[in-house]
Amino acid sequence: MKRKITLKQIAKELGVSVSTVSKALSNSKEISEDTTQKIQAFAKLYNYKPNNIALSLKNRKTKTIGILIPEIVHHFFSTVIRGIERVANRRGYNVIVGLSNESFTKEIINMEMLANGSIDGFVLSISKETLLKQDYHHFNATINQGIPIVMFDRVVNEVDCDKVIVDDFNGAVKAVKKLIENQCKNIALITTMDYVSVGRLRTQGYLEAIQNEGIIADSNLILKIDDSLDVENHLDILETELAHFFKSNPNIDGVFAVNELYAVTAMKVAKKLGLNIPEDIQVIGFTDGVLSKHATPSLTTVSQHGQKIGEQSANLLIDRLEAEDTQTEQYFTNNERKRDFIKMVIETEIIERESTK
Amino acid sequence: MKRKITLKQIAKELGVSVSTVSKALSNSKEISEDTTQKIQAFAKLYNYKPNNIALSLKNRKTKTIGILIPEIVHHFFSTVIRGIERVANRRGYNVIVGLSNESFTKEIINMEMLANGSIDGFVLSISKETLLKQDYHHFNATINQGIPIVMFDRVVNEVDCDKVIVDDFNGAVKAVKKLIENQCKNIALITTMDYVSVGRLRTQGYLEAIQNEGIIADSNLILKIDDSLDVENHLDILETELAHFFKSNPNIDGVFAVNELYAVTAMKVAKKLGLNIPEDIQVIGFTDGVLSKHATPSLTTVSQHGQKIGEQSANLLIDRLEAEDTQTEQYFTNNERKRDFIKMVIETEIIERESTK
DNA sequence: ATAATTTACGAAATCGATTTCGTGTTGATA
DNA sequence: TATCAACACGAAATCGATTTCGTAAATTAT
Repeated sequence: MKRKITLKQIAKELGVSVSTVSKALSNSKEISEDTTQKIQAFAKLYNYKPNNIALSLKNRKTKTIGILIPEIVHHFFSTVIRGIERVANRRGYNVIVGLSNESFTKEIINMEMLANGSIDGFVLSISKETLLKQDYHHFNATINQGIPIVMFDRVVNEVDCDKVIVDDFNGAVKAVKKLIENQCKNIALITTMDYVSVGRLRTQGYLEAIQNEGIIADSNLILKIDDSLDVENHLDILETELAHFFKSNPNIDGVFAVNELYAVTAMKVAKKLGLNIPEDIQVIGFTDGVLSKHATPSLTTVSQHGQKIGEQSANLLIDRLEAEDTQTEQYFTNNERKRDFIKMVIETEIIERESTK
Repeated sequence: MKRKITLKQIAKELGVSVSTVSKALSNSKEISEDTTQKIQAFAKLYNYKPNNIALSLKNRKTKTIGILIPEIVHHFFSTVIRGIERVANRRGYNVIVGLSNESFTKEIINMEMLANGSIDGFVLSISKETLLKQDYHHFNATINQGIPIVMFDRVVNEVDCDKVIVDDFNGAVKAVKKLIENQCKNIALITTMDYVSVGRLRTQGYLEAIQNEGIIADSNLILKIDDSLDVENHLDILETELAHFFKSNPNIDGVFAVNELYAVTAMKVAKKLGLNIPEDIQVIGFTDGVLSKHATPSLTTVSQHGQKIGEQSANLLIDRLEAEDTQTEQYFTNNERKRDFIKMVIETEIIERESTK
């Protein structure tokens, strides 16, 4: 087993100083042609690569960005990660991921763990528990330490940072409008409790679209699911609630669900009740994941473009990181040249499939 | 904006030396009670946390493990990551992830990027292209540099390292046996091309189970899909092939598919052809993902326990990393105390749902 | 031939920690 | 009172790089 070779070892082998080796390898013209050649040849032979940790320490930057998300086994989040990784890699960065598991405490622990030098900045989406508690001090503390944050999807006004969100409101409006155009008269909404902002926005979009058509929203047509329990493991509860919902509202001819699981499950339940999709009930979901694509019938859905969200987030973060580089400490402290915080909105798109006419 | 405080700054503020501060913070009894108290109070006040990068450089270990996988938008892989992250976190490690995107080159680039000091070891699954080329020099090179690797799922005998695999062969046998017990007489296999070992093993399991029952395998009942093209985007091709397959083999009454997408799509196509599931055709898939759980009918499948695979992989890696610590360099070079490489097999489990009787 | 520049390199500081070793002061012992 | 150990702390090396500055030797200019 041969450990990686260091500058010092090269220097000793070749009988020169460490500084000479370093300069030769960076093609400094301070070093003679001869010496440079010799050193570079030797370095290539032994496959020398500078130690990243040493570089990080010296440069006071790690060239890695921290991703902090509530959950990784989730189509939307993994597409976002893919987007982040893509531009990060292209721009010479690595990504290190932490999972909060929707827990406030784990979110804090993860942030503190990474904020001690391991990363240059964060791309994150807030955990449900944090949103509930409305305690955002850890984000502000991190930013105050000079570590920039980009929030995506689940964002919050109380923190000053770049944000990338999907246009949940208009996505919902578009979806409901589509149902109305398709002659639905009684459109149901299947949503979550309100504390996660995205759910709230989608609900508002639904209401807006309904009211725009002069229809008065019927609260009986709104089903709120308590997603504080892990829904994946309470499928039967969900199905029971849905069955009850459909039975007590036999007039429903359209369904807008705030995520694809609710939409697909609604279709499943409706079919069991003898309803045909899209003939009797048309369904539109939110989030274009595997389920939407492969359900029977396949689901018309509002695509959030997760990968694009990830790409934009990473670009915003890296732009800011590299802007800081070029700024002198002077500019920096009085915020002169710092670009203002951006809230970037990624437009949604309706992917039409078999669950609508 | 206040940068994180360093030992040096604490030392200056308190009029002591850096070494004193360091020792006081680690409760060295070399330092008097008074001084220790004062320093610790000050450190707490300013929320001092040692800089990870500096520690990594000093200790020559980063306490982070590199994950290298072909694709992240994939249920199986994300459950594995979740498992890795879980034990990594518990044991004080971070994870940094790289995506090979099934590309040989990206795999190498990623490895080299991380192997220069950023990580202590790898947990990885080999890309398809690498498996095709059968070029594994980068893995061996990394291991030779003293960076241990744990491979999972897509592993290869040519590399000496710990491995965690699912029992693909027996999983397939179990599935097919189940179909046979359920009175299926003509069981079809829907599989991929053979170069990814897991596909091959599942195919072999199918053949084994069939032959054990004295049935002679009918090659007409085996459909091989070319998955070199991204299947997600060629759903229609897949469906056409499946429709043709079912039509030319009307005797099929059972289907075993090597992944859940094929299984679900097979169900979809069969239903379109007027066949009922499970009455006319029973279906079992491999990989217990969202699709299996939420398809209609829900899919009976062979669960691979991705999270467990991740947990075991991480444990194997960290065990080895920490074993190296305690060993003297002497032992180390002649391999005396090093534990042999382990190939750990995670048993599969059949999750029965609606697609079988 | 002397002064002024280049040229080509090395020494040392630095990034932020830990750790070994050395040393001045105090108190106990002979 | 001389000796010695214990105590409390600091200086310096180290991890692996980069970079500034200093300086002999070689070259050019005067």
